[in-house]
Amino acid sequence: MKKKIAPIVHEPHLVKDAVKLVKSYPTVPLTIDCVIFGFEENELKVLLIKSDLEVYKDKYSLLGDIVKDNEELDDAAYRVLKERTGMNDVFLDQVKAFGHPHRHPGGRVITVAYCSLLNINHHELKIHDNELNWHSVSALQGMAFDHKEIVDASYQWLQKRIQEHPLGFNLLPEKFSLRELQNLYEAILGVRLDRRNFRKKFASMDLLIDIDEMEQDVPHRPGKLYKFNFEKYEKRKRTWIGIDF
Amino acid sequence: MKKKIAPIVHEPHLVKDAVKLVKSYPTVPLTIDCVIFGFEENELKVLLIKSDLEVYKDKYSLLGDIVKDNEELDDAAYRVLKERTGMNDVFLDQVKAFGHPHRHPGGRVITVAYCSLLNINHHELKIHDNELNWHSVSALQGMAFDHKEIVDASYQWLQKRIQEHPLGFNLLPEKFSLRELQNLYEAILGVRLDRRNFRKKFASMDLLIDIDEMEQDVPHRPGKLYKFNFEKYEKRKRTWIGIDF
DNA sequence: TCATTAATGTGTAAAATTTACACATTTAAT
DNA sequence: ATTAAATGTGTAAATTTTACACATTAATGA
Repeated sequence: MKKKIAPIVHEPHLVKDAVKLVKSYPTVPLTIDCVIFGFEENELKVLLIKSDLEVYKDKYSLLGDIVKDNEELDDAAYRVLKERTGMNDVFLDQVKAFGHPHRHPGGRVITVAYCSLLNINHHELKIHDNELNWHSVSALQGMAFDHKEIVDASYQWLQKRIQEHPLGFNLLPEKFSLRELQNLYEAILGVRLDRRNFRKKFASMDLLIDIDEMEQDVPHRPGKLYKFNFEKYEKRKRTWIGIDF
Repeated sequence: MKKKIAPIVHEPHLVKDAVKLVKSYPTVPLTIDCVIFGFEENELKVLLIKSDLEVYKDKYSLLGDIVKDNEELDDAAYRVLKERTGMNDVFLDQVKAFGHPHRHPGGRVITVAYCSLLNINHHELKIHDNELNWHSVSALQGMAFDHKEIVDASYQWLQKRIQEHPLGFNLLPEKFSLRELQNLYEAILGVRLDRRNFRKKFASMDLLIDIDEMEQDVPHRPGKLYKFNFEKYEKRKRTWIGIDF
């Protein structure tokens, strides 16, 4: 009968008390910041507020807040969005975490940036303090913290994303003309697009619902109005490849 | 002479002491987790370690650590990478922040996931405790925390990214054959690619340096070896459009 | 009401890109 | 010397993308 020889192993040191372990970790304040984009007068806009920090007096700031205990990051962003715009069912997606140790003058604060897209006309700004207002993305200046950097990153994120998924519809009213849609893409991508090719592209996607209505009160021949088929897109999302302009 | 009438304004309440403000914020433990990908035996692998938490006994965990005071998020990820693999100059990019309140059994811990790409043969695993080892991405199971979710998100991120930028080279040895390169892309994207078209695509990118050497010790006709022209790519990066397979 | 203005709506040909596909060649192994 | 297993290479067809012009429509204002 053969004797078993115990193999030499490093017996791993197992941590029994996970709670104690986590309590030993250093902690940092955590916030979210919403880069809320809107589209108005053929320009991409972002919703900003005057900073309430004296060191950033008269500088503009993103809408953000601390993440509460036991609150999901996404939920925190959604909460801020709703508090500020009163809107539900808004497009929201995480962009990036920003954690430079000195990004906040009050000490280290980590923030997770979210990109949100909404139709400017659909919402009513809930709080009119601190000059909550829309600003052209193309001419931002005087921003507090690293918020310019965050907006830039979010804008780039959007430019890329909008070429892969038809996110643009979130920025438009329910009913829109193809011209409005094209203006939107041109504004966001910063390019001019050929009208016929643009229409062809969207026609081939087959995600527009012809509602058989025309534009009203335009000083020229009115265009047809469409709705975006969100339902159909949701179904196809899993196999979606891209748009590309 | 007209009297100026003072407009009614909400005099904003300015916070003078930013430090005090931040001190009033709730704080959470913050970690980074590295999803370190490698390529071996025509498979995409990820570097994992056995969890040292008893509740996750025999489960696998990503390589992570707390973010130190005054440490950049990127630096923390890079530090872990270096500690574990001994490697410098490794591709590293942030993927996403994960913050589910119950993702860690010891209490709330936020983690920022990083994706790293390296050449398995170039590094030596520094710490051989806890079964630090490479695992096939296609057959992961038994993972601690939400690390499966993090790996999945990082893998999807990689699949997308590798079609836009030639990141794959980070996973290969300095000298490689076109067959190896194709195997890499096929493994990551999970598709079969046409050899001639694949070569044409890379030839047209003009980023491969023909070093005029042949494969050694292969049991068949040896292929030519190439280097990736990182320098040229870096220069072109700003205007880079995409690859697409 | 008529002319003007400023847009909408529409198709096709050329160019560019992507795809599909087969055979001679080279080396190692037997 | 033969076999096995891979490399290396070009072209034609299909698809996609691009460039481009004119008739139509409604509002406006003379």
